[in-house]
Amino acid sequence: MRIVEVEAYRGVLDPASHAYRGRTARNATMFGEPGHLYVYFTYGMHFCANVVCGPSGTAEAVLLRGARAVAGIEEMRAARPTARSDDELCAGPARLCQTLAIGRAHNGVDLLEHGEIRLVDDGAAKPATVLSGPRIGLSPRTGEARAFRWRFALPDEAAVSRPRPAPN
DNA sequence: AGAGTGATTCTA
DNA sequence: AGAATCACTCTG
Repeated sequence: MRIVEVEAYRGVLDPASHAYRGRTARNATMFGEPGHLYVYFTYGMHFCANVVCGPSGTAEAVLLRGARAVAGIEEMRAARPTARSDDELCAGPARLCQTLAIGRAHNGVDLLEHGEIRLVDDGAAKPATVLSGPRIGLSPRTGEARAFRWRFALPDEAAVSRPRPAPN
């Protein structure tokens, strides 16, 4: 997969972050080492996955919202048979987890180790432009956090969830 | 626009 | 304990 859309969550400083009210059993991996995967279950049926980013204790993370399928399409379609197109396979945080079969068992795994899921640099050139916009699904109680444009996506990628963020 | 679904967290 | 909330997706 090539990651094409993410959202940033700034730990205890960010009212929209799971970590805002401090460490709990659920968000414990956010407070741990960077490079690990934080997986949570929501709305009674969906998993979403984040890459922990900041130094241990800061609970900063990036939510994986969209990815382009570059290999293993057969397996992915089997994991998510309702997808109408390859672009739709991972266009959305819960779709991405379903397609990649990410679940509870993957919470806390080290993405820099040679495991089932790995995070690698594909060597692609830095994009000339990046789309940005407000994060999705924030409730009124997150207040001023909605003003920050911490949702980012690559232009010209179909596997970006809707609504697409705008160019800067 | 609304339903579905259940873990987690807040309030008392 | 009970209630509210929820970083979503699909259907109509």
